[in-house]
Amino acid sequence: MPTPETPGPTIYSVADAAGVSIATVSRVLQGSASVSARTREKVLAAVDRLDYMPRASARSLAAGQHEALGLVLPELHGPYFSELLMGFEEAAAGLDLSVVLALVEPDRPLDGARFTRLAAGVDGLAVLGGLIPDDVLRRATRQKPLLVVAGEGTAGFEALAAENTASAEQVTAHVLDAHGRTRPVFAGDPEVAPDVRLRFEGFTRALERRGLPVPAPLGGGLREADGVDAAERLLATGMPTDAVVCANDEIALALTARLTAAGLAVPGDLAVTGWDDVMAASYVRPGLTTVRQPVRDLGALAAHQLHERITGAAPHDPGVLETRVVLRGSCGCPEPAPPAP
Amino acid sequence: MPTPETPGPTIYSVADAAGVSIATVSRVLQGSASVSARTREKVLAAVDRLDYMPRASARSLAAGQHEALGLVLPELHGPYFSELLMGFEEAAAGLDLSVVLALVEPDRPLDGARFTRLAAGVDGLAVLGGLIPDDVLRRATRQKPLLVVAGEGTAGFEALAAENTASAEQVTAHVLDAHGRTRPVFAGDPEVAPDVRLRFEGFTRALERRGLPVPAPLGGGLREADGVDAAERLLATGMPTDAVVCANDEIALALTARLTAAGLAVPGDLAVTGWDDVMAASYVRPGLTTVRQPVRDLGALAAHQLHERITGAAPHDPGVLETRVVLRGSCGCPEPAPPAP
DNA sequence: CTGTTAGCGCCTTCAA
DNA sequence: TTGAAGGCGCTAACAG
Repeated sequence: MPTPETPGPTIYSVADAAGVSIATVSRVLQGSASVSARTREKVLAAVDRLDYMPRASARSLAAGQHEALGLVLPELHGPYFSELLMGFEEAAAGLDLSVVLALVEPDRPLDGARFTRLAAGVDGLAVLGGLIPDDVLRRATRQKPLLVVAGEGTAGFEALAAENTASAEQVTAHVLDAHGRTRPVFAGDPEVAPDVRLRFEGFTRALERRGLPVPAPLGGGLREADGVDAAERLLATGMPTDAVVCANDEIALALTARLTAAGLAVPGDLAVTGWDDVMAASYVRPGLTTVRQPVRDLGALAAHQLHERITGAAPHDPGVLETRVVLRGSCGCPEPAPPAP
Repeated sequence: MPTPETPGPTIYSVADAAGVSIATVSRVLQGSASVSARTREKVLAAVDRLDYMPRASARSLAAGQHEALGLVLPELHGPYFSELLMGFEEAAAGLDLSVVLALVEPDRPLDGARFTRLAAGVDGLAVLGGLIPDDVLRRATRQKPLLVVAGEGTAGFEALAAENTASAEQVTAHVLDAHGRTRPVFAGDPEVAPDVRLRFEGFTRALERRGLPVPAPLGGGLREADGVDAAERLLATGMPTDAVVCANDEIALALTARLTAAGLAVPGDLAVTGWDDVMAASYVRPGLTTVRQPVRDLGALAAHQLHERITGAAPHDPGVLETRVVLRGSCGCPEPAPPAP
């Protein structure tokens, strides 16, 4: 029964046990300088016997580095953020950096205090776009590398994102040109997130290039309930549309379900498209036409970029993270073979 | 352009700027002792002007605590681990603790070094059951509180889990008694995770209590591809079954898709059940009968328990985290109303 | 209410 | 190849 007051072994305990100085212990533990084989053995044995593990805080303080990266994400609903997180963590681990995660939930915004505490414990910080007020970010930027992920390049912040606008224009164009739709509407609120704004821009552009009027976006958040709401708004206004380009799959799926329940046919009466290619997208009938992003790569890239900024290496060009439109039945395309993914 | 060599302000800079001692700065920053209003103002002003943020490592070293919790999870596929993570993070944040996350992927096991580095930077550690060798855990336990989440109570480790066996027995019994199936088979490998083992036990028990023979489990992992494999194994053996109790929803969905493609009817030819109630489970037709766990609560509870172990408070009884069977069409039950979640 | 002064555990010159 | 000693930035007595 280890009492809460068991301090645990320190580098001094190990040095004593091994009959050497703490400097030597330190040296064998990080292979910084050469140590005779025999001394090394002794030290390692002592370490093992005592179950010694160097306090990270002491290391960091002395070394002047936290060896950690911070990541700020919204709720982990759907595969998008999980993928991002996985990519980030994997890359960080590969760089021997640990990751400190902070989640921002609707009812639990990341106040200045929490953000500061996070920033105070890491060497660099990746933040999802649109999650934290610019002035808070600006302040952090002065202390350590800060990267805005999947946000638009707001003035002065390093940013990193997958392509949005062109893909949105592409799906919209597909619905218009390949399936003859003429009155598409966008489901989502361009204000809730930079990503959504860029997607709406692509949507807009496709319409404008064809001389079509651009209807106001349906608005609402990115969750399933918001999709239901959007559908009901559509029904209430008499459905002045024949295609719905949704800001993500959650919305698209819920909206489709609600409209179908109301007796409408997808893609017969209206085409529907989503974004993210969640698992359900390939299982529903009709399959959901959507856009797949290299989210995992995005996360990994974020970690690498941060690391380079921290070590002072020249940040190599991020390149463009391309997305891919996945055509299924919901836009009117023939359903691809079996539902197996 | 902040050079990588900008050390940033320290408590000394702030003390100087405010014309007080570092002790006073420390006091106002953590409200530990009373400070005159005027001095407080001065200090706060200096802090603000300098954008000062206390190095976490220095704080931790002096205070003897990391104010952080570690969490080790496998890949974040499906909603299960994301939910767990969210619950954990939310609770930790509420306790003013940050969370350090380590992911274990198939091709990237958590070797002793990485695990030690993680443990060295936190005050307590929650690890998903079955992810890390017992001896590694055992060693960590000697240094700091360690909690095994969603694993069986392996000898000597504090553990925490949602109910598995009774629910598994319940779904199995439902399929047998309510739908008259007689030759169910279990899809999943009891060896891959403690959870799966307990579910298989429940499955087994339901059969034994009815004097039915217990077929060998189908084996395989927990991903969609494994579900497809299981389906094909079933097809290859001539389908000696009329019900498949799957270890999770991914398997169940993929398996159903594969069997359906082969011309079999669900639930007509065979009933299928899953576990976790992923989003897709409510969207597919027939809806997937599954078991929903309070995963988020599990995560939160883990954080709280760790905190209590750390602060030495008497750990309050975890209680039983109850699960709930969600009946949909795939077992033969009438489909619940509309697909809207 | 405020300042002085030891450490916290480790890394890293600088000598030997 | 090894040891001694001085910080790293902060907290927490202990005096005033």
